[in-house]
Amino acid sequence: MKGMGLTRNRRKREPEIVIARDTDSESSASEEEEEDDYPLSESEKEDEAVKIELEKSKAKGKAPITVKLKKVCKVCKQPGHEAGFKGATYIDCPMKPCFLCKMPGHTTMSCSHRVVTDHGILPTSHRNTKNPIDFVFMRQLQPRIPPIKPPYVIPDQVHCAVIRYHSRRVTCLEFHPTRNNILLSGDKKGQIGVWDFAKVYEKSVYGDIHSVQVNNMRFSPTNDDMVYSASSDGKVGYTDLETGTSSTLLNLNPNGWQGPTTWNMLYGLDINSDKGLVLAADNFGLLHMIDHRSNNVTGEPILIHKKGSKVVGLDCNPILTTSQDNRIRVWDSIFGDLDSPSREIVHSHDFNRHLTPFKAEWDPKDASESLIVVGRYISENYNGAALHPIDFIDSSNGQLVAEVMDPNITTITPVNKLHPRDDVLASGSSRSLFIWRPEEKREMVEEKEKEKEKKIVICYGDSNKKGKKQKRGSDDEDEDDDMFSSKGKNIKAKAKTTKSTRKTKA
DNA sequence: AGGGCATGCGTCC
DNA sequence: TGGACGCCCTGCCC
Repeated sequence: MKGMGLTRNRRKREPEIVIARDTDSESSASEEEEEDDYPLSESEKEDEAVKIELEKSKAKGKAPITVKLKKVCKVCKQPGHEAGFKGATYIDCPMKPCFLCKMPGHTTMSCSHRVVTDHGILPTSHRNTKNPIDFVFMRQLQPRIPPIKPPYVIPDQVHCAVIRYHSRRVTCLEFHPTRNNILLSGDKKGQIGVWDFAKVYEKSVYGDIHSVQVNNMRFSPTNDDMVYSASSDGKVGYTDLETGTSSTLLNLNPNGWQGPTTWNMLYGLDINSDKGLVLAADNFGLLHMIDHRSNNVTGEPILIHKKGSKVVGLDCNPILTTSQDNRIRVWDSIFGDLDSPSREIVHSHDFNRHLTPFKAEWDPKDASESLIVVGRYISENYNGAALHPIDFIDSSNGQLVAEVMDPNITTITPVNKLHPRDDVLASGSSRSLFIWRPEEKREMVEEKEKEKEKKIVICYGDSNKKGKKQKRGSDDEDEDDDMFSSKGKNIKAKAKTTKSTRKTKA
């Protein structure tokens, strides 16, 4: 074939599209192997980004038309190199600062923070900075904090999942305060899901609570069936999970949409039981308070942030922040001042407009306040698959304790929550929810239940339209996704899923 | 099966 | 100070 002949001796980074004319000419092949040496001048770079060449023999009206596409880097638009996936490994653009630590002079590939089992830690420059030992020691002075860190138990095996449960991506998760198997999930559309992951098929999604994304949810301290939710629609909702009926306790946009400069959004939400307050923070830096007994707004909003700036998260406990500059910061509310963090950990959790923002979370079971769970943005090549693990980090030294992933979860998992009592991790990835357990525990549970077939139960959500759902369902029977269908394929699902990897730091 | 699109935020002028 | 612009590893729908 002529086209092959033409391209064979060409520089690899310059692919050609050869449109073969309906002719038999062989004459031009040898004439193709000259010109185009790097580096090109600036103007040449531009001119040659796409170059269409007609062969000399075109005059005869028979030759192929050769369209040469000069490859340029999709990041910096310069020729000579390319950024993007090579297989499952992403090659950075060398013209940009490191994608991970944001410092110039190297790429992510060679970044010292990239070392898989040691993401590295940067002490902040503030005088308050302690070395890790000091930090742990200081923490130990606090009597309620046990002096010895418990061994970490990492839930690293997918136990069950609901796939495409929500109709939009998951934005927040919350475990029920007393019923161990109930997980709440909020989504981009403003809906709240209630899922009993012990009976995987028991799930419901309430749709009329918020009009846009749910940012945070908290259970009422006095009534387990009631949940507070803060949303970008500027409302605090109060929902009865048994019935799905909801009331609005606070509405910051009583006059509706007046443009983006006035629209209020509520992000952070937490409950201060001591003071009996529900606290919600908005995109203009104000903290709003609701008396949780009367459910009435109390007091005037307080400015807690730079005026006009968004408060993204709110926690009454040590304030842990997940920033868009790829740093997790630990703020020592006991010994440190709040002007600068006491720990800073470089970790890949870049902001991306299409993703729910990453949020690092403490393990609520770890009273020493060391274990952090956070999803990773950047992918790693795991046996040829580009996967985005969920990282467990020891905040006292910045070390990666474990990275958890499953070959079937190829999407990024920005939302993660550890169970307050059990060794269970819940994650929200795109529209799906996953429950992870440690392998040992899973085996125990399984032995007890003597259900050999149902190692992992995964089912579909109800959010798709009927037609779509059926179509999807049939796709899934044929394709790689078939671990996601719940009946008859569980053995295969198990075989695949037990390939899950965990790397644990000694 | 790949093109297109949704749509937040920092930056720059 | 505000509007326009553009974005490095998306996800999924058509």
